[in-house]
Amino acid sequence: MESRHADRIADALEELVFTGQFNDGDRLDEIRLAKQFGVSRTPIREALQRLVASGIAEQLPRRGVFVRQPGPVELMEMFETMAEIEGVCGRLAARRITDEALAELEGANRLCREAVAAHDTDGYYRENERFHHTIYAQSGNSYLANQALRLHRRLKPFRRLQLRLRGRMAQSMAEHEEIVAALKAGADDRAAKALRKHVGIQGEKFRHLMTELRTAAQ
Amino acid sequence: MESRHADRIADALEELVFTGQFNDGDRLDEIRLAKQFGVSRTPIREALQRLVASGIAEQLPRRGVFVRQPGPVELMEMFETMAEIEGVCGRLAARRITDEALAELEGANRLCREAVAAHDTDGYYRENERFHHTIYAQSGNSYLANQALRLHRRLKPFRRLQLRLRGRMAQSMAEHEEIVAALKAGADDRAAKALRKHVGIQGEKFRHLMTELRTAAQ
DNA sequence: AATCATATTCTTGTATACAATAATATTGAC
DNA sequence: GTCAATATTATTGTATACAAGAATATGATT
Repeated sequence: MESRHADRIADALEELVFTGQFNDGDRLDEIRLAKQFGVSRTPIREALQRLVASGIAEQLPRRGVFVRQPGPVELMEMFETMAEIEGVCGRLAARRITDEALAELEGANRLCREAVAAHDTDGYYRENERFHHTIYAQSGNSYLANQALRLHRRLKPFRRLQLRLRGRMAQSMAEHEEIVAALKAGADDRAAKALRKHVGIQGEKFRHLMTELRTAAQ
Repeated sequence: MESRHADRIADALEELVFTGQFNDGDRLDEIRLAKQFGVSRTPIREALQRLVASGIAEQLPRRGVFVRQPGPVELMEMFETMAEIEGVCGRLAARRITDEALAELEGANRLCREAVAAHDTDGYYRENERFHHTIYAQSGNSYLANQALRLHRRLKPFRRLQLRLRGRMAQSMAEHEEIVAALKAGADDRAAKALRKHVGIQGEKFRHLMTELRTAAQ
């Protein structure tokens, strides 16, 4: 448990924004939130500061704090950045990965396949996450790994949508195999390319989903 | 001018940390800083929150906020990450760069050369910065460009040291030429490689400098 | 003298009070 | 009825007050 109310509230607010409880441009009213969380404005303000710092909200001086949901363009930019950063992690990991980590990747892939067979999306999601996080860590660069983790976490709610597309999980698995093969071979450019493509497809699928929703709304 | 004291103080503290006025592990005493800046603890606390969020300081609950200067290992990790991210920007920029931006890069390079000839390190530094920032922007991905800018800014005080090495500026110029050539040709992998190498060398030079200082201290 | 338990002081985290500015409502002129 | 100027209200930003926990000092015991 967290010792400071401000942290707990920041996490809660972050979750609320990520799960779409707030719309873009909504004002985060200090007094209302204070009542809602049963605290004074002080910890609320600290929490809001944290949201602003992480780009989830925007602060207009003397006007207030407003949630900032990424639009379609920014989302695609974030997916593209994720693809490139994962590619970088792959490149470095190909040169530095340990045998234990390779075994872990293969283990995660095996559990992923089982989850696909069992239609266990949560299980698939969990092991897929382990797969990617392992590659970040194996970049041997903890600063880079942290940046990758941050963005991965930020994109989490959007990635989930895209994974539900028919046939996507099976296709994704094949890409995972290629990634492991490249890492095993120590082929850095190949690993980078495979990861860029893998995550790039996620972005493509997501864009497809967005345009579909858009036309459906008309 | 900034309307909130907290922002002004955060900028000031950031500058103090970046210029080495604080050592790693130093506690940022709220009361002392409040007296120093002539304000109450409230804006100081907000400023400290900002430092913590940007990774310049660390917060231990109920213990205080402590400055976190990157050690040699983390610095090398940051340089490596910068090299890879610039490579990514280069790859994307090669596919998207405008003629105007290419002209601007060549202009920056010309001014750089003149600055080298005139031993004008500040001028060189300014144009070098413009060169890199232009490439970030030309990635056509403002999210990525922002991430690149953040890290570039964080590494600024350390990059400056390395640029003073004899012959480094001339070598750096040659690398800039190759980067522009690759971008002009629209060769994405070549541009990525050139930028990775260019910034990678900065890291190498910096490490060299660190070990030199280390042995000199003994 | 060294060590553990207790008491004291100091600092953080939160609540409240106040000042300054922005948003809103009210009034008056046309 | 519409617009502008002023008055009112509401909200942010800062200062201060207070509560809880951590660090330090004090003292008792061996």
